[in-house]
Amino acid sequence: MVSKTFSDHCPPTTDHFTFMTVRVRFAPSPTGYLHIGAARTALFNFLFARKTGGKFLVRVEDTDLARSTEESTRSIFEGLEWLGLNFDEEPVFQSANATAHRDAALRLIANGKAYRDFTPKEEHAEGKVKQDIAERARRDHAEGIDHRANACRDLTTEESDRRAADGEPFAVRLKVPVNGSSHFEDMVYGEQTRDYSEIEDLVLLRSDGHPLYNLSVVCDDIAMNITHVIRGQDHLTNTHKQILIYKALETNVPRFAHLPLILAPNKAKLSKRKHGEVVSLTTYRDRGFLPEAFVNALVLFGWSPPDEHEIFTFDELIKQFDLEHIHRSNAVFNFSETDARLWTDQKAQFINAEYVRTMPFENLLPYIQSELESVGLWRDEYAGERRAWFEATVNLIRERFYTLKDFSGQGRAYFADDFPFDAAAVKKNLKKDERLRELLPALAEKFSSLEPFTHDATEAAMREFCEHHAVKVGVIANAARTALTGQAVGASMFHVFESIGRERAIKRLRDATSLI
RNA sequence: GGCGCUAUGGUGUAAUUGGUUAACAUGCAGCCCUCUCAAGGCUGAGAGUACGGGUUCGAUCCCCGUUAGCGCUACCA
Repeated sequence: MVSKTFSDHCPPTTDHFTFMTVRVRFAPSPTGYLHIGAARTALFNFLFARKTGGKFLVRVEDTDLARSTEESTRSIFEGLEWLGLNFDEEPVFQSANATAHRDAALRLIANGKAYRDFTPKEEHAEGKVKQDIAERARRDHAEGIDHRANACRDLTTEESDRRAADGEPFAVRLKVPVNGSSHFEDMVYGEQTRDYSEIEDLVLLRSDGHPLYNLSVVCDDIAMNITHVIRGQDHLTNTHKQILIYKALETNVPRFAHLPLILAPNKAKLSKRKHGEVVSLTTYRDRGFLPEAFVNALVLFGWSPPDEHEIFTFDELIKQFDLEHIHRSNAVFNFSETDARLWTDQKAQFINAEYVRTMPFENLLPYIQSELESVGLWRDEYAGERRAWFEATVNLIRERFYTLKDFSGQGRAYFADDFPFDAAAVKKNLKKDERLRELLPALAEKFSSLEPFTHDATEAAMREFCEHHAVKVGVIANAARTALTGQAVGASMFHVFESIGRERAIKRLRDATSLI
């Protein structure tokens, strides 16, 4: 009896896949940009593969012809590349396997595990599908109708074959056992049970011949030899249906690990329509996040390390990562749509800043280079004869930066002679004291003969200068900061002098008088 | 409506699986440092663990109920 084998299925801790090389996949559907939730799923799969010495694969689930776009596919691959999640084999495009999926469904009819359903397709109004389903379920329940009752299930083979041969359209449905229940051990959520009475005979093939999601996933996972399915928790209850298909196909069932979801601040599902660009991975790249930092931030949603360290390199992460410490409750991505400072999760911002200011210079250099290149400020000598200066300057300014964008924004005055003056800074530091009109050029004059032009030398010279003119060091330092960088805030002025250099410092001190 | 999953400061997460003044990070406030702003150091506010019942000498942890959120319930993925 088929139902008996189903009911008895309960995977032991060590199963068929335990001794095989781990093979996991990331299976996005290309219907938009790469969502941060999907990115995290990809990351967890990747980490698990690297951790276990297994393979990380990608399968593009492009079976929804209407919604899938090439542009989306491209952005998904770009996103994976940006994050550094390199896959091990050629990506699989699910649409290419439709024939195999259809054949599998037909095979199931042949051996009696599935049947043709000649009932005409139910049409659902656009956008009302969820409502329709809930309503139908409610109505059936109220009227005592068994939603599983389907006259076609018990059609004789002869009649079924005849009607099919006559050209009558049919969908293919899996025969779900009438009695018993489905069980599996989720690696995150633990023992899962679902009564077969809760599962309708699911459609494998549409009447137009197109295979449906559950069939396609299972077939492809079998074809790709997937050992562990790591995906969002929204598939937790679907898993029972998929296991039914595995059993019908008489293949081994992989292990499952479902991940908690990442929610919006109001605990609603994170969606582009409602939440905009915060959910798109490309936003983070475009706003100056370091992929290493974003990975670090992302991994903390739904997983936590055994110890309390939260900042780690990719290699440390691979070493530390495990399925055991994945959380079961959904996480909320904390941001505000009204406060620009809180445009995205604050902790993610902190982690990015932490990386910007502490990452080894050599690792950061390529990112800064491409940032400066994007605004036309990169010069090859920064990697050559002026490398020491460049490194010292970067180390000086990155201390108070949050993103890569700051190198071309706040940091512009270090790499360009044309830079904007912050109006508030000019008002506060330059216009405040009339004497600066004479003092700034005087300081420039003093600097012109100063040798060497270093942090210590400029400090000594300036302190002496201030004493001589009976003016507070702070007044001159702040005025100089605005004159040299256009800003009210920044690094210690003596370091700034040294970095900007004598020529540029003198010129900027003199030019600033026009602003006073 | 049915079924399933989840519930610890604002947010992300800990709590050796029943014994802690409920911990860490972020964010917030203050102080120190100081030429500004960060960083850093120090201090502080912020949860009695969704709510209500049990079990127990003792529950964040186990059980039941309620509530809320999420998911599934499709010839979507």
